[in-house]
Amino acid sequence: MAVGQNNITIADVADALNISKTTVSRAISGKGRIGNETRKRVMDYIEEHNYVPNPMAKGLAQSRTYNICWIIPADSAASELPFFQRCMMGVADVAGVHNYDILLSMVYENDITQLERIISNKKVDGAILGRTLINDPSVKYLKESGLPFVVVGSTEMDGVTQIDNDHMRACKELTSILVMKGVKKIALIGGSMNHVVNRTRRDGFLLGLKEQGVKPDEKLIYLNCDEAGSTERAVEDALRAGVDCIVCMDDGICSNALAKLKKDEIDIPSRVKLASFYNSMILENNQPAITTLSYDPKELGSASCKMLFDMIEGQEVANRMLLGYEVLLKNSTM
Amino acid sequence: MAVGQNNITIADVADALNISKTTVSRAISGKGRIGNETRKRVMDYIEEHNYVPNPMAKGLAQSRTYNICWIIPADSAASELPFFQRCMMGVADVAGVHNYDILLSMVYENDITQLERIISNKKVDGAILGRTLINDPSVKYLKESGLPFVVVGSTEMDGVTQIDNDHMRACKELTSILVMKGVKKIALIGGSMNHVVNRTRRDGFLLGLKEQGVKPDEKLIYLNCDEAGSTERAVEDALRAGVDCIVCMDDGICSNALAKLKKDEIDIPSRVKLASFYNSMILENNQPAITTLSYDPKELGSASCKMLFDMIEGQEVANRMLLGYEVLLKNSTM
DNA sequence: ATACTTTGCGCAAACGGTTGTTCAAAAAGA
DNA sequence: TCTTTTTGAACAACCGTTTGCGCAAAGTAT
Repeated sequence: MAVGQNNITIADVADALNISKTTVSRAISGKGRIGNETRKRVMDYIEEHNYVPNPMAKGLAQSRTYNICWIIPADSAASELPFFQRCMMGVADVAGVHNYDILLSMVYENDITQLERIISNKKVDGAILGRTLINDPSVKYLKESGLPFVVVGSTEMDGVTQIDNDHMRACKELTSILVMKGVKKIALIGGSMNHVVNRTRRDGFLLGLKEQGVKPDEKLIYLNCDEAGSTERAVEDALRAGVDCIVCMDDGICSNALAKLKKDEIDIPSRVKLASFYNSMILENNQPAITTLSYDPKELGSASCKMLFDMIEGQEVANRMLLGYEVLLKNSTM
Repeated sequence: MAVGQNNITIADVADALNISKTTVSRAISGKGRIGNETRKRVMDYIEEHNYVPNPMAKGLAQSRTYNICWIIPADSAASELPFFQRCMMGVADVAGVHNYDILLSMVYENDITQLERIISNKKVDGAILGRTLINDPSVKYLKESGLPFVVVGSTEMDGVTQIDNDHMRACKELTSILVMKGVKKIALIGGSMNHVVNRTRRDGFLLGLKEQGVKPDEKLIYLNCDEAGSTERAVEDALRAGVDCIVCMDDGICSNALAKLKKDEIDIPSRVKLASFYNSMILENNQPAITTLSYDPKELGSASCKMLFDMIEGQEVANRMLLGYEVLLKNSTM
């Protein structure tokens, strides 16, 4: 018989073994008192006839769904970077161990209706938010919902369990290193300030300068470069101002900067050095190799998921957790 | 009160309005006979008190989950390409319209336990398989399960609803164009022959040659180049054999080929022309711009999801559907 | 031998919806 | 006016689990 149409229920098992549904249920769950021999009979039977409990009935009885919600941005820019997919793999691994499945929710920056439906429908026992915005409507909604959840990234809202790589420190360190290497005039090109991570990276950059006693030049900090062409304009402007180093906040921006530099035949690193705060495959094969920070999104995903399960099971969890990073110094800043 | 803890049930609604649960249920579902005025009272009440039916109870009663399964490869190479994320966005859009949610399943090439759990647990009403392998265990399992499903890609197993871009034709056309442009000796570098799409692309390539009356040189067809370094070796070998054009099956391979060519300072297109059978952001900013085929994964996702819903609702669907493509001729083959 | 505790199991009521059947009242037809 | 049909709504069973409570049988202590 087709596996998916296998409609044997707990009552069938009970009847076949001449015992009650209660006993079968207890044999499976391990809760309540039950004799060893009986348990074995039950287990053998369900193994052989591969009975699997109906999750709806189970969920209804226990008010549990055995699903968690993985929330990611629906805007297409986000879907170009492998970050969320890598991160999701970590989430999936851990969820699988707990016999949980992942329900997907795609949210737009100003439209979280899909998330609302999932939550108000009680289709999940907890949620992981893959990216945070300033004043994030998803975070607000999740908080009000009372559901256990953790955010990957940071948020200004308190009482929210957070996990992230230590972007602040990473960016500070890389910036600091660049200055120590002798860079004199440094520009930063960054993405939307509506994304918390971008603010953190900017702050890390500023801290790095401060650490080295360099006064930041506001004019050389180009933010919100998410529209087509804005990165190219920033590069042009920075070069005109005479910078000898450009730092990009992520690989999307870095890729655009690189294209502009190549087009104008500006040599890296002799004319200008180039570094990025995040690495993905986009830049992997570039000549020269690009100095960059490196993170492990999969680890981030699995760690966040572990925290979530701790919360679901009612344990105390740290309200903020920071993971490491690596600084990869390559030819682009030699 | 917190939204997620809103525990008002159909019985509460019924009591408040002094009617039966049956009537409330019918007012909401629209099934069965019910007076206009009563329906309005019910709708107003549930709107105001935002009652939302418990999906588990609903599912249990109707044997429906209001979830579909989106199955993607768990291997990390796949997660680097934005294809699956883009495709998933299309799926999510359509699913949302139907008030369905997406349950994620990540399968390894030889381990589909996670999928098995989801299906045997009856957690979904249907499934979409994002990629097919030769002799795909997921396809086999899905077929046996009796669950409605569609595969994105092709499969040799019959009786399976399939949808894909017309890779065969696309690759044939691009190859044909290249030959018409005067290319004399052409190499193909491709990925794993365990992936159906790669076989299709190879076949399209061969058809293109045939169309132009060119006899293919087996030695210049490098397949299964998925290990590190294999693409580079293929490039080297092809150049030594004197090719004047290299075609890559996807952007991952093309990116590697490009790196190798740059490293060896081989000029494109004067010494060798370069083209790819799939475009992603990886190559977007390259100088020179790369000739490539272009598809719309999001459209593929939404179309596949529409087919699935037709199947779930018991309608007849075509058992094979092919979507279009675009040929983007750029400087790398001028 | 008696009283008390433990063990193993079943009964029946949830959990929150849907749906086939029944039934009175209202509407339509004769 | 009387019969037939239509309409609106309720009853109760059901979907497949879990779980609090009760109870007899077996085990232990006195």
